[in-house]
Amino acid sequence: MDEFIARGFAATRLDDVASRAGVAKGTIYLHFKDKEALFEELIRTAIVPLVNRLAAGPPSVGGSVRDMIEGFARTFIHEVTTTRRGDIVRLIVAEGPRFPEIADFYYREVVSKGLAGMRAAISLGIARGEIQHKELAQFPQILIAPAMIAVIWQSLFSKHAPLDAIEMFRVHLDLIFGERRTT
Amino acid sequence: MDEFIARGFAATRLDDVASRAGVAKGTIYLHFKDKEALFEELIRTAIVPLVNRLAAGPPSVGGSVRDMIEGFARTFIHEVTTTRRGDIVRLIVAEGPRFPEIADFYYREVVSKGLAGMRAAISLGIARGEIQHKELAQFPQILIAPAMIAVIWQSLFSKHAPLDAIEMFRVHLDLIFGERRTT
Amino acid sequence: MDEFIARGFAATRLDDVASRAGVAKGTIYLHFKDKEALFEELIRTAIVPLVNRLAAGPPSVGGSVRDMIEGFARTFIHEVTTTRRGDIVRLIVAEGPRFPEIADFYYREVVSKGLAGMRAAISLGIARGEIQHKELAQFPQILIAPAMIAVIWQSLFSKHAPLDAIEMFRVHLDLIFGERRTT
Amino acid sequence: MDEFIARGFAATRLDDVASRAGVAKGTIYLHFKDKEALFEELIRTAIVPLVNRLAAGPPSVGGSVRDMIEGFARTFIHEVTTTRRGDIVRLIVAEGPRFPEIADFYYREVVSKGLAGMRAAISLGIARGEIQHKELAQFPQILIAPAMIAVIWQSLFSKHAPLDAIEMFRVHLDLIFGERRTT
DNA sequence: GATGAATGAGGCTTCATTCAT
DNA sequence: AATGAATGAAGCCTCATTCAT
Repeated sequence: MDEFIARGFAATRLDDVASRAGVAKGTIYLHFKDKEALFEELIRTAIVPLVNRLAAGPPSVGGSVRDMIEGFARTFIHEVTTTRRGDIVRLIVAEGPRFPEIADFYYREVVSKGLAGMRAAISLGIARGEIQHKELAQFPQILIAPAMIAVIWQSLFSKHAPLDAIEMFRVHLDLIFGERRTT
Repeated sequence: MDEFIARGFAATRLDDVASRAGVAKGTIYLHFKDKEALFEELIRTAIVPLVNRLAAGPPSVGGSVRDMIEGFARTFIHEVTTTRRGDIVRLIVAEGPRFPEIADFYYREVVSKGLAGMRAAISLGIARGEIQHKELAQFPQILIAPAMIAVIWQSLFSKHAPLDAIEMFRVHLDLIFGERRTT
Repeated sequence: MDEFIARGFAATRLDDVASRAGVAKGTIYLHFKDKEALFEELIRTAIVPLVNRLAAGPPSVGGSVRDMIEGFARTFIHEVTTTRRGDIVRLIVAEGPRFPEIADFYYREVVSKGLAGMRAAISLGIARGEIQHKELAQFPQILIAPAMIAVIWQSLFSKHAPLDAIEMFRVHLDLIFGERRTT
Repeated sequence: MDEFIARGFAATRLDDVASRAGVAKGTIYLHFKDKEALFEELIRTAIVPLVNRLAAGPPSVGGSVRDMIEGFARTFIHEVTTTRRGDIVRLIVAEGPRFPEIADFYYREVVSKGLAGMRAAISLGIARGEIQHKELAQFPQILIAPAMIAVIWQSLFSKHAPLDAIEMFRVHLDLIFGERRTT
C-alpha cells in the first residue's frame, strides 16, 4: 500500500512491493492473480477501516447535531491527516478512472453510506431547528467538502501553506449552523 | 494531454501521444527532452487558461459580491464540466506527489492567485455586509470546496449519482450569503 | 505421461503432473531428481510394454509368415490407435533430438529388436517362398512404415481425413506377399 | 527456424532467435505479435518451398510412371536429407497437436496436394498396367511412407544405423511396380 | 515420507529513447 | 526538421526447485 500510494499503480514495481513485504517476488502470485488484483484487493481492504469509522461515527445522539457532526469530522480529519487514510482517498481519485471497479466499490462502501449518514444528520438538524438551510439536505456533499479539500491540500500544498483543517471545518460548520459556539 | 488524462503519466505511451498528435514518435524528442518534460510542459500550458480565467474573473465590481462570485463560479463549473479542465485538476491531484514541480507550479499560478482573489472578494463581501461570517476570510478554500468536490465527483461517481454542480454551488452560496435571492 | 503427451516436455508443468497424479508437487522430487529424470523414466517405462508386445509377437509359427505379420500388425495398430502408445511414439519423435538418451534407449529397446524380428520374419517368408522380393530383408523398415505413418496421421490429420490403418496395412501386405487372400 | 528446429517451440528463447538473426530482442516484436505468431509464420513460409517442390515434381510425363515417381522421390529424399526440410516435417509432427493451425495449413498446402498427386500417378500407373495392385489408389500414403520413415530415421537413429533412403525407396518401388529394372 | 508455501532465476513483452536516413 | 525502425533496459509473470513442517 505504501508503494502504491507513493508511486501510483503503474509506476509501482512488484519488486519493491515484495521486498518491502519481506517476501520474494513470486510469493505475491501465490496470493494475487496479478498486479491489478493486488492493487484492487489492497484498496478494498484499506477501505474497510473507513467504513468502520463511519459506522462508529454517529452514535452519540445525546448532544446536538452540530456536536455529532463536529465530533465525527474531528475524528475524520484526525484520521486522515495522521494516518495515510487520506492518501488512499487521493489514490482512489487518481486511479479511479482506470479502475472503475475500485471507484464503484468505494462509492458503494464509503461514499453512499457516508452521504446517507450526512443526509440523515442534516435532516435531523433541520427538524430540530439547528439548521436553517433546508436545501442542504439535497447536497450533503457540501457538508464534507472542506474535509475532502483538506485531504488533498495536505498532500499537495501543505509545504507551501499549512492548513488548519479542524479550524477550517469549524468555520464551515458555523456557516451551516449559524452562530458559533464555544468549542 | 488527452492521453495523460485518460491513463495517467506512467501508463501513457508516447506511441499513442505521437499518433494522436499526428507526428512520428521521434518528433516528440525534437521538442521535449523526455517524457517527463513533455508531461510537465503540457500541464503547465494547460494551467495557463485556468490562470486567464481567474484573471478575467473579478472584473464586474458593479454588482454584489455574491453576483460576482456566483458568476465566477458558474463560469468555473461550466468550464470544468464541459471541457477537460476538471480532468487536469484531477491529474494534478493524482500525479502531484510524484511531480512536486507541477504541484508547485499549480499552487503558484492557480491556487495562490485564486485564493487571493477569493479572499479579496470575501473581504469585500464582509465590508459591504453581505457576508456575516468574518472568519471565512481566513479559509477561502471553503468557498471553492464544493466546486472541487464536483470536479472529482463527475469523473468518479457521476454514473452512480449525477450531481447538479451549479445548483449545489448555489445552495453553498446561500450558506455564505445568508438568505437566498432570485437567481 | 498424459501431460507430457499433450504438451511436450518443455510446456508441461510439474504442477499439473502432480495434481493429476494426486500428490503434492514436492513429492515428485522424492522419486525423481528433476523434470528431465521424470520425463526420461516415464518414457522408459512406457516403452517397456512396446517391448513386451514385440516379445509376445512372433509365437504362432504354425501359420504362414503373412498370418504372423498380419496378426502382429493388427495388434500393433490396434494398440497404437486405441491406447496412447502412438502418442508416445510421436513424443519420442518430437523430443528425441533434445533427449538423445531417450532416442538411444528407444532404438535399443524397441527399434533394433523390432527390426531384427521383422528381418527374421522376412527371411522366413523368403525361404518359404511367400515373399518374392529378396531385397526386402535389407529394409525391414518398409514393412512397418505404413503403421508408423498411420500413427502420425491419426494425431495430426485424422480430423481432415480419417485413415483406416488396418485396411491400409492389409493393402501394404498385398504388395509384399503378392496375391491377396481372404482376410 | 534453426532455433525452433533444434529446441522445439517452448524451449526456444527469443534472445537466441534475435541474436542469431542479428537483431535486438525488441525488433522481433516489430514484425511478429508474439512468439507464437513468429513460429507460425516461420513454419508457414518454410512450407512454401515444399509446395513448390511438389508443384515442380511430376512434370516429365514422357517416361514411365515409375520413372516419374522415382525421380520425384529421389528429389524429395535428397531435399529432405541435405536441407533441413526434413526437420521441419519433424517439427510439425512434434508441435502439430499444440498448433492445430499449423497442422491444418500443412495438411492443406502439402499433404492434400501431395496425396492428390500420388493418387493421380498411381491411377495412371494402374491404367497403363504398370501397377497391379488396384487398391493402392485408395492409400497413396503407402507410396511415400518409406520416405517419411527415412526423414524421421535420419534425425533420430542415423548415428546408430545409417539408412540408405534412396535405395530403400527403390526396393519399395519394386514392391509396387513388380520386377525391378535397371536404375 | 509427504506436503505445499516460498523462492528467484529466467523468459516474454513493452516502451522510452536513439539515430541513420 | 521529421521520420520510424531499431534498441535494450526494465518489469511482469511463470514455474522448476527447495525446505521447514
